[in-house]
Amino acid sequence: MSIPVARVAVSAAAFAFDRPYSYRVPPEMAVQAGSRVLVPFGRGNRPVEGVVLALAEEAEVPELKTILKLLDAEPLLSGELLRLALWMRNRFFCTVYDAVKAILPAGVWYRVSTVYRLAEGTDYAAALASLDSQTQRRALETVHAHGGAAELTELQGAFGEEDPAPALRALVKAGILCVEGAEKRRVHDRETEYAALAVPVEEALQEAQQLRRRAPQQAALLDLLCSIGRAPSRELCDFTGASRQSLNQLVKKKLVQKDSEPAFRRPIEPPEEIIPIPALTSAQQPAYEGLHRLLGSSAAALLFGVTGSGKTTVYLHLIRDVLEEGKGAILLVPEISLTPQMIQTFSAYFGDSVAVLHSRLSMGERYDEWKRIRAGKARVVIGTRSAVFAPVEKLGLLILDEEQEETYKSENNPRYHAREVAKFRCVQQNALLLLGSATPDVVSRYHAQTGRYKYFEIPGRFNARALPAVQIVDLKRELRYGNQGPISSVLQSELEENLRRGEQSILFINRRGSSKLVTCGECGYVYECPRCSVNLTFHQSNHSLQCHHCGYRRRVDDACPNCGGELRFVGDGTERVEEAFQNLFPGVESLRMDADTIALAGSHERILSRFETEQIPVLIGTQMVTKGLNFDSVTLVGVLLADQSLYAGDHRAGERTFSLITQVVGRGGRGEKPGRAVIQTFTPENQTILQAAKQDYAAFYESEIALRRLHGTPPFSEILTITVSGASEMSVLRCCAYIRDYLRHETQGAIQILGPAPLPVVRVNNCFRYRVTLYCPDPAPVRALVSNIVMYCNTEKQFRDVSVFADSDPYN
DNA sequence: AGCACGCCGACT
DNA sequence: GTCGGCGTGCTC
Repeated sequence: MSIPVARVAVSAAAFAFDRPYSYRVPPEMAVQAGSRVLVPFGRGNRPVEGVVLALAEEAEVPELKTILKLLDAEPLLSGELLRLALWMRNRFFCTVYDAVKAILPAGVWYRVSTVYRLAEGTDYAAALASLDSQTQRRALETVHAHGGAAELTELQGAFGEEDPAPALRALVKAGILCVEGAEKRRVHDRETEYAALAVPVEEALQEAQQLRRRAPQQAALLDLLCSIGRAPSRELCDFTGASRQSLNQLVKKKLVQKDSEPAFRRPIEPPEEIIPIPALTSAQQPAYEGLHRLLGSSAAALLFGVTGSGKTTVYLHLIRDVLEEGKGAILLVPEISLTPQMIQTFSAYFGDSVAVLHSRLSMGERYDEWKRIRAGKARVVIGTRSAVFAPVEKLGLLILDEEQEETYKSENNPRYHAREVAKFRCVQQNALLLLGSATPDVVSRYHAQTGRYKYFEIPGRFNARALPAVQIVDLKRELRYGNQGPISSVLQSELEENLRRGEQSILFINRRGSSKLVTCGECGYVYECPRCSVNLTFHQSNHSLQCHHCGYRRRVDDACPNCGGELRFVGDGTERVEEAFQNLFPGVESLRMDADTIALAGSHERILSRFETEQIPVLIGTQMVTKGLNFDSVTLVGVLLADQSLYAGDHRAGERTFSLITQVVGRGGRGEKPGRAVIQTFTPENQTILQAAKQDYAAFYESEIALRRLHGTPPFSEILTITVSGASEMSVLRCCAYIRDYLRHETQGAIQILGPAPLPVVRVNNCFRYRVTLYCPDPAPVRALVSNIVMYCNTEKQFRDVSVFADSDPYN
């Protein structure tokens, strides 16, 4: 005898036991694949969220449990996105639910809690009297005090230190209480209330006449409704000055009827007017035409074009084409804060059909943009990494702008790369995947060369300007001449020149962030994090010492805790450079962009706009200054330390250095005046730096791909890592060794296996982290092995004090 | 992860 | 003789 069952992926499953679980579907429940359900899970049958993967007929078995509740009347996930979640599990070593959580916006999630309720037919007084156990009576009393049903958290609160769970279990067993799952939505659907006349206009006008004396507000409302028909209640009241009560009176009199429509919280202002998209230049035309021919064919293409060559214009034309076909498009950008103008222009071109998705939106805005996309109201999606999951039903085009950017890789579970997800979706939906860049990922460029991707380029610079004049400064020589400061003599004289001409300059520090250490001037003591293997950094904003890895925070002592000596505050980035600048150019105004000043200004856009409007001579900053900056008057860019060795130990070192320097150098001289750049380095003969100075991507690619071939790094292999962490360094290393030996044995030396090696920061939050790295020329079979070993190590009791996860092509 | 079941030591 | 400690194994 077979019965209808649902195959469910549950939220409570860890990777080691993540598989579809079968649940009986209650007869009257309209369960569909892609809907979420509440199911009992585990020995304790605690209610957990699950998503229905498929419906099936299965043999009746006694162990089968039944779905408790259907959470979504309409499926939240389409078949395509459901398949994506399943694929992500294998590809990125996460649970199906981890994938589903990434795919859906946070606003749809429920807070699931366990509720204990007085069982049907239980007489409270009699039940209480029948109990001997003190704790059970207390639990029962608490449930009663909460109106006959209490959440587990409420009971735990009432019990304080003591655990109410055993008593509750006993009460359930005795049939006095029953357990239920309760769920609360984090974000609610918003609606706008509308009012309209419920009677013919003539009748309403007559009524208005009669009401004019006694109820002028109601009369005014009726008059307005007679002339405009249906309108949002709120606007009616605002416009006439009438109160809600007046409107309700009219509803009561059956003169007016109300209804409501879904409303959307919008993160962007709707555009004032739609403007036509700019025409293609003759340089852009061929690339556009080639790409246009690929639409509808599930191809992947790389579009190469230097900054300012007008890739965006090509995107716009392709998106328009896709919209005309009745399909939708997704445009991914590395960081939303760098592209506010881009969003503005897109919404000016495409109006309301533009939706924006990124992490800075409120949960409600994000959810509502997601709903607009799902309903087909918005068919152009612009967003960061997670927007790759936007529920565009008929996807025609998916663009990754600046596809080499690291922000496209998630470093948290699920550890996906937006490019890989995009590939999968495009194949599923016959959509064109377009990777755009001025400095493409070497792997992408290689695929373009071998024909796996189609290749297009936009020749030349948009405004046909000459490249900035670049000088490379040897810092070793500078040192020999006694200059230890961050600003070389060449850069100094160039700065002087710019100040004299009244033009702006940027000093760029090749680092991610910048921080300030606190150290003792006498004994050299440095504050360290007690839980991580890093130094604490000083934060001006709250005058405290903080750990960047675990968030540990403490105040600064008045004197060195070790020797009582005087403490010194050593800025190791922007601050030190600013100091040096101030010494060289006393009294000249400069603007610093780092964590501290951004916190002070509120956002980094504010600093940039100050730089522009107040024409401050010099901007000093890290990575952040390199992007989204388009200032015509910046004619000098200084790269203070361009050495590739800053990223040593990683096959991406060259790529990062090239991309960064190219971007920085490309900043200068985009306006009327020509630009100059000064690159300071200890390795002036380094090929990557020389190639970046010349903005010569082709040359960089040729030498880089030769190096990759030699080392067998991507694209000649795929890198998989297995990271082990735990409080005991011994156990972590033992587990790593086991994994390495297992994989060596299983692959019979077919792949290169490295490690265990410590992560750049080996200890975080008292956990040691080591990893084993695999270079896989043919990754598919290895993935299965990796998946296996991760599951094994997470279940095997000899490894119970460590946790293990795998990552495909990690960025750090 | 989270929960129940089970097998040992300290208590009424 | 029972309550509860944590070690062990399973999750439809």
